Amino acid sequence: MQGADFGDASIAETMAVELRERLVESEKTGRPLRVYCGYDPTSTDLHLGHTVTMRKLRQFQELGHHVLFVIGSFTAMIGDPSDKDKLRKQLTHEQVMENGRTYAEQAFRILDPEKTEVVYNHEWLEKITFTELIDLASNFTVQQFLARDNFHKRFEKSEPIYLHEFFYALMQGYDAYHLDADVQIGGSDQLFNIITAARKLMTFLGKRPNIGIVLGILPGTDGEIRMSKSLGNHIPLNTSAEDMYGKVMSIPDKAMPVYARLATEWTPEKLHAFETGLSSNSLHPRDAKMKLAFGITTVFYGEEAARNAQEQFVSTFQKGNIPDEMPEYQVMEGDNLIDVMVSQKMASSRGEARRLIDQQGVKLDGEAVNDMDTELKAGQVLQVGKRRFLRLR
RNA sequence: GGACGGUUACCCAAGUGGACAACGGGGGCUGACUGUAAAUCAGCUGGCAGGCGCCUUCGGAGGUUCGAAUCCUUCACCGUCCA
Repeated sequence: MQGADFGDASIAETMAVELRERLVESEKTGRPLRVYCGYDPTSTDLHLGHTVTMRKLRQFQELGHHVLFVIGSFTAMIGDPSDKDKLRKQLTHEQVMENGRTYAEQAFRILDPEKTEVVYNHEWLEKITFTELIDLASNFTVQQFLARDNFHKRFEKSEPIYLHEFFYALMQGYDAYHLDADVQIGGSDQLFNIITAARKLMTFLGKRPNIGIVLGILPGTDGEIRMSKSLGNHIPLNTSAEDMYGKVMSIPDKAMPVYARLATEWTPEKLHAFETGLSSNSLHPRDAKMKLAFGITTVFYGEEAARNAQEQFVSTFQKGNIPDEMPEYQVMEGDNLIDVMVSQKMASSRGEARRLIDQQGVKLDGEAVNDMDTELKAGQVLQVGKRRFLRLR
């Protein structure tokens, strides 16, 4: 179980034993396991962080098991307890459904559509009555919830913990019950929901508890905080191979091992070689990161595109050449530099455009621009900062 | 329901009538150095304009004042304690 992170050896052991048993049973009876992972469709884009669990799902698919891709159409509207952003606006059902649709679409770049059942949890969760809810809730004590690290810290700091946050875990547990899940996959922040809440609820409701596979959390491009679109440290799936390669190259060195473990499809041997290479300094960190970027890009775009992305990268950033492909802009009569920078989103305001020029951050054909009124000519390449390029036609 | 404290820019946070577009830190951006890494150094970080100017912004709405983030009224939200 590469990348698994239970944070507790005894849980890991229990889960490993149970999983083995159930796999054996599945083999004997010919009944594929039902493997569940849920995603809350709070935005339109999936990113690399989401793919950690998806690739685990795919491994199960490859072994012939049945994957349940759960769109948290109900839970997303309630809000994730780990998200402290109070200002997050409530999503409408329509938004959630639309986001969910694009999630599923992007997920099929990893999962086999034939072997994936996409389900929406509002279909059963919104029907639960207050009576049922109380019945479910009576299985848990407040202390159990407060023992959870996430709540414990907030309690200690006197930060608010809302009642509905407790229900989030119950909802997730109910999903597992409703779907007859054999296995549930999630990030380590889901440990409580998967292991404590879901197992207890399933037992209470007369089903066999699901087995949890808890994976590590992929940090964002800052190397510190979990990857998330709202933090702007994400590597989106809907992007080019070049961009993905480049973004991986921008992560801090220290994040390389986690990325290798969670985002590549390397064999354990290759992974081990990578890690020892890094720790023994026999592998140059830059070369290591290039391998990593290549490996990750390959997962989504294939080897050929990854190789091209790598060549582009070397040419542009290591040799300082101008990339082959970039957005283009048709120069019009009377266009001035600042207007074009703003209209082409290379600067967020005219003031910023001026600032960038002042700071020697704007180049035309590789030459820093000093005059705000520099004339633009077709055929030139406009560069802002290190990585924003625009070809003028 | 009561008492007290709080709400400042992307985040934390200073400011308690004029020199405040608002100290400081974080983050972000640009440049130098590099490996699109880290660390370090320098600059920038509301908008428009670009030689001292204008406009919008300190929870919302009103008010006092020549002048308010700062004072008053009121509303909303948050926190701590009491019931």
